[in-house]
Amino acid sequence: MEKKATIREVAKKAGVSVSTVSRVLKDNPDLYIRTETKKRVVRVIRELGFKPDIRAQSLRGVRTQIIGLIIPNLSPFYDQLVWELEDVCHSKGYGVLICDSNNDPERERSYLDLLERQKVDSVVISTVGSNEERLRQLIRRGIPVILADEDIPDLSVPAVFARNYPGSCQATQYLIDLNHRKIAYISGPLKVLSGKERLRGYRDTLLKNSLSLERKLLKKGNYSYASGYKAAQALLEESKDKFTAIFCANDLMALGAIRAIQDAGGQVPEDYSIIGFDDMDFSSISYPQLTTIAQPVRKMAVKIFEAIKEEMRENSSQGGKRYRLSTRLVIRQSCRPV
Amino acid sequence: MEKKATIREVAKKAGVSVSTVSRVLKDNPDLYIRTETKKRVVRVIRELGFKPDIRAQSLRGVRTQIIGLIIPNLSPFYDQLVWELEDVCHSKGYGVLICDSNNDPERERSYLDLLERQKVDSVVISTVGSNEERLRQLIRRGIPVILADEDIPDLSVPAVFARNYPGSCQATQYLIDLNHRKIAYISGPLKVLSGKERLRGYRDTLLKNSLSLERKLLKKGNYSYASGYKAAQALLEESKDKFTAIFCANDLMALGAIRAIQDAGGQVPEDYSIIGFDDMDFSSISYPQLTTIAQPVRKMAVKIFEAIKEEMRENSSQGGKRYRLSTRLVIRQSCRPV
DNA sequence: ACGATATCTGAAAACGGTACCACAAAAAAC
DNA sequence: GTTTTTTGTGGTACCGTTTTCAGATATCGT
Repeated sequence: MEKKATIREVAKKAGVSVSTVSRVLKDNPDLYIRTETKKRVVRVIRELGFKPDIRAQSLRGVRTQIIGLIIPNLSPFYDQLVWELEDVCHSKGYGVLICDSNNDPERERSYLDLLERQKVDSVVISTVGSNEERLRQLIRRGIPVILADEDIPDLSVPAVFARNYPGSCQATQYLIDLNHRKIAYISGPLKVLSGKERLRGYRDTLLKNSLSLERKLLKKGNYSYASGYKAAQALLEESKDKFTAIFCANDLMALGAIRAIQDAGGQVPEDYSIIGFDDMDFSSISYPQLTTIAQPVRKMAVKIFEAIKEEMRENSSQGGKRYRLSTRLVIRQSCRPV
Repeated sequence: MEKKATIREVAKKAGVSVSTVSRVLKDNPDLYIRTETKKRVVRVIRELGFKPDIRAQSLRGVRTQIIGLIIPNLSPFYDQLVWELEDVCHSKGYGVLICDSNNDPERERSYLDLLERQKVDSVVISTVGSNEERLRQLIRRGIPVILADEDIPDLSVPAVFARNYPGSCQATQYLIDLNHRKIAYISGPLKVLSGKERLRGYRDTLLKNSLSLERKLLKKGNYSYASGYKAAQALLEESKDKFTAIFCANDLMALGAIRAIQDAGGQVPEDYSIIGFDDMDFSSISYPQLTTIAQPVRKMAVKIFEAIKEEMRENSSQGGKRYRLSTRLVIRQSCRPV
């Protein structure tokens, strides 16, 4: 086994004290080091391939450079978020510890424990609920928490999400502008924020355009492909000619709905226009290519990281600041005028 | 700010020494503790919500309970692998630090540095190459390395991958058994192991069945949807009636090929049979549903974790043991007899 | 030439745990 | 009734860093 490459080894080999090595490590001009000494130390560091142990550093208060990310499931949206966040974190020298709570509060809690024990610099969470008290404790213990996509209203921590409501309004309005008057809606789960907001956007926009809200045209889904398929199937059976478009609360369900229509002998967009929400990768290669509302995933990742950095600065809590990022209508081929 | 909840706090509040607290923490019957004392300590631990700091523990040689996973890109296959591995690791109390090297050796190296500094218990890597020496160094320094999906022949560490070659043979043979005689192939990148092996399987199987290898029917792709589309397009233009089936080295390209055929007015599987490789999630909801070779992703994750545990046991290196996991033919709707 | 200030460096105390060693009390062996 | 062994507990060095604190030179203004 190779020599350990500790700061002491470096110090010995360079003939200086560990303090000196530590000083060249942090490269701060306030800490006077003779350039000659510095060069020597740097050389030895390179020779030995010495990299300071972050655990040891963090024991002395230096940050761990790890952030923990807890997501509730592996949907395309969260999947994208994970990688975008991973990318911006890495570019700043941070690592990301990923946790999929699988919609289970118990599992979420166990991840929270793991992350606390690892002393991550911050936990970013899209919570499934029931762990509010635990989150507060984390914060009291000095680990900043950032809420992503899912809100906890009375928790005073920064939160970032997409503007689901305006996005949903925009989708609905787009359909209306295309002269659709009977627009069905396949919702997401109504316990989650995005599910609620998107439904509200649909409702309000119909009303604003003096269109009536048909109970029969509203189906509940759970963001899965299968639930979209089933909902569309039901729609087709129960209200075949009572609608000309479907707004699906996410792309996966939209794909399911399209398939249901095709399986029933229909055509998209000839017979029914379909619009989704998310703009996942596959939406641009589906057939027909899906018109949808794009979530600003990259921007969310960037904003989350900014919030983390801000929150980590001593004495500077942003309180319950909410960052809301705008969505964008992506017009492709699954909608057309009636 | 809340009290720190350190082992010393616990000791004080329970009226015992830190050693005693440490002892109840590890719950080892060889360390005699009066049950009464133990109860008291456990109670205080619970009251304070004390969780031992893994960084501090690891400084004394205890493992960090983190494994680092470096993948070369975000293809569906690696994406699946990430989450499967995350799942098995979490069930054993381990966290996963994810790293996407984006096919960049430089970036891969920077991740290697990060992981070493974090003193992860093991790094699982699907390398893009050029960092062999750095990997050796990691190993010498006591961090076990596990190779996943991508091999480095002369590196004496355990490696796990899918049996790409037999899988590829099976796919080709399946097409032949369906009476296809002119089978085109859209390859993956030929620098990566899977790309090489799959091509070899295709070749050998054609030869074994006394079929000739047509240079024109072999197109090079790079595992992307677009490259599959383009390759199929070229095939259609250059050799329209010279083939009846395409074997694509992965599902994403297969989807691209199908779309190319459809865009050219053709039908799958009526005009051309298509078979893919991977069995990514979307392959079961594409149209037509894709017949493909499923990679044993879950099994790979489990095997990887086993290899990690084995490798972490002192004095017990498995050397360059190769674990090869079998693929499985998943018959859906994109192939049919000529 | 003198003290004051600026420049450079080392010793040692943390950080939050673990584990070795010592020792006391109780139980077992003779 | 000793001696030995088993049980139960505390003291403290140590892991690899950072960070005072203080000491040693060198530079400078007057």
